[in-house]
Amino acid sequence: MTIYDISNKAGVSIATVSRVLNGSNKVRPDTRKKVMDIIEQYDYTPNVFARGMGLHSLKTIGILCADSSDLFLAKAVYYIEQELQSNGYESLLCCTGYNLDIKKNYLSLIVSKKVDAIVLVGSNFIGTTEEENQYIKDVSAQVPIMLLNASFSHPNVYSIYCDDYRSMFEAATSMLDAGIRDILYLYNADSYSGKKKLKGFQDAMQARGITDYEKFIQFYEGSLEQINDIASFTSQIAKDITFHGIITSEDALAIGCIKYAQKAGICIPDDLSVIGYNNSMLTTCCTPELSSVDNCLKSQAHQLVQTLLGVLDGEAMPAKSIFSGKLVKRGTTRF
Amino acid sequence: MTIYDISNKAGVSIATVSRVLNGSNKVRPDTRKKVMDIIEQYDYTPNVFARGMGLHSLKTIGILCADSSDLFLAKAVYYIEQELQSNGYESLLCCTGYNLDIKKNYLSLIVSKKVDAIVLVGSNFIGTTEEENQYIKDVSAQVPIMLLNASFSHPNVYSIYCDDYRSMFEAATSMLDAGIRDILYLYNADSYSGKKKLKGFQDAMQARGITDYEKFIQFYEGSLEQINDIASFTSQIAKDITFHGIITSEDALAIGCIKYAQKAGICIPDDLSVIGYNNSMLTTCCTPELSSVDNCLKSQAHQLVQTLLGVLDGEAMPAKSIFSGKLVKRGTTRF
DNA sequence: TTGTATGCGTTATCAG
DNA sequence: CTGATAACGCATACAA
Repeated sequence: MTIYDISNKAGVSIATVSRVLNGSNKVRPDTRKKVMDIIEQYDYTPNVFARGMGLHSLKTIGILCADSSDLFLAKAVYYIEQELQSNGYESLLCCTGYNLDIKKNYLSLIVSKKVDAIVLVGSNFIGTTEEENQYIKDVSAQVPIMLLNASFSHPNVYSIYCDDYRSMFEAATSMLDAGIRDILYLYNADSYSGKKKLKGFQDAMQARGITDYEKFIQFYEGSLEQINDIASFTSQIAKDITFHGIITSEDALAIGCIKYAQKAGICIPDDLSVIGYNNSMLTTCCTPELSSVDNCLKSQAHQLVQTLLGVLDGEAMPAKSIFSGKLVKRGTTRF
Repeated sequence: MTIYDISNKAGVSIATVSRVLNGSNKVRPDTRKKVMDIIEQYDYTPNVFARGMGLHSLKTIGILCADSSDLFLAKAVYYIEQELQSNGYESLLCCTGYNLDIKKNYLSLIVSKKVDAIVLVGSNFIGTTEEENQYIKDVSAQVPIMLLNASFSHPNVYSIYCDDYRSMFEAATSMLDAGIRDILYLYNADSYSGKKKLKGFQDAMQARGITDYEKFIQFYEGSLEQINDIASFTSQIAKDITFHGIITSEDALAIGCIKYAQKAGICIPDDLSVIGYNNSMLTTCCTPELSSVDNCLKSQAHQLVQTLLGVLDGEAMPAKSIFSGKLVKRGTTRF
């Protein structure tokens, strides 16, 4: 079934069929109906490739994320895909992994698919140096780039993120104000947002006059799915330093810490307070339940798609949309 | 940059450029090099639409899943996407939700995008009646359909799944053999695999001569992310019936049960044994750790992609690939 | 309001 | 081995 077949059967020209298809109002109602009936009858769908060739667009958005099975990223992808879907866009998903070169490859690959825009989910797409981020600049010359949970200043790049620095600063401050001054900071990524969180923690410590906090900052290398490995790791740290508070950059890390405490017979929150990050479903899986920073992912996703739709419509949209996270207090903290 | 520009600069015809592009061996090496140099130099990429028009394919696989933020589905999508990626295929992802009509719509939509095949992730795409599954038959006439964790017999439909019936039968049997005869069965989906698991439980009970098990079978309607709701739900059930074992169709449900037990002061595994399903990361998030049935998702995903590649290559491939799940014993069981 | 003709960038089928 | 040229299915400027 092609547009020619339809036009034959309906006794009109292909131009008229095309007009009906594209909702042009310059078609007489009865002609429209005649054509529509044939289209329905034969269940005709225009060929996307031919259509794309004329329009240079397929109403498809490329979504890149490092690992769609990561709890946080998966949810982000889900929200974004849903919103795009309900606005008539489809999603081309690529899971890139965390290697920069591979990410670059996937990006150019997805651009060659003529997507209308690209969404980079998660802050691990943004590096520290100009050179590392050059690939984003290059691509932004061709299509708009949307950043979820990351920030990068460049024309045609739009950032939607949570102020992780401030959120972490406040979380740490509230723990400090509760009288806990020996706080272990556990993190697992040097991504854009990972750095922001860390800085927030450090500045909070300094602001409260604590100077020897560097030894309390520990990097965990393993998989976030291996809770027991995280627990062992924490247990190792506990041999060297004493702490009565833990703040982590991810909920899963905090879960590992809780597990460590349980094994070591340390009582939470009496002897140890724990704060996670992301406010994921993991927070309610453990006992006591985990206090965690909510970075309002759903709102971010919504804002991202709205901004994107605006951009594609040629409207002027904010280059940055910044949300404020907030600490959700549960059983692992007393304050 | 088009194929014409390249052919001009290289001093050959577009046919030759096309041959170089598509790796035809009927090109003299020096001609090939000459063309390749120009292509590299101008960083030329063929237009996908035009290419699709000729090839009727874009090496793209459509992936449908109800909810990519579901722990199990997200991991499945991840594995599949990765394997496809490394075999030169891209993935068009659609999250459909659980409504049948909406699923049908998305399916026909994604077919119209000329994908080379369609992967339906999760058993919720298969209904009970012939009529419910008609939409799958219709589509299978156009492209191969791959089912992950579900089974459906029809030409051009390939099923890869775990024998959930048997796995659940064995899990229940091992609990029964440990002397626990009052077992609560908690489930949350009437999907294809949901039914299989349930049947496995029922048959195990009957095989051990237990007759009044129906009242022990309970359906939970809410979200799997609301662990506390699950706990409350379990707590309500406990008012009516007494049980010393729990088996659930999903790890998250089991986590909710553990939470209930902790609140009620019931000791696991001494007074209550719990077995979950999926062997997800949640199993190690709780204390004691959750015994769970591993349905070898990763192997399923691998097999699915291998089968798909074979099918696309025109090879004869098995219509069904069935894996055996097995119980991974952890702290919530004594046996 | 409708029809005609052309372009879009490839691939594939022929000759040469 | 290489080059011309015809599809491919649609959108659209232009003509009627």
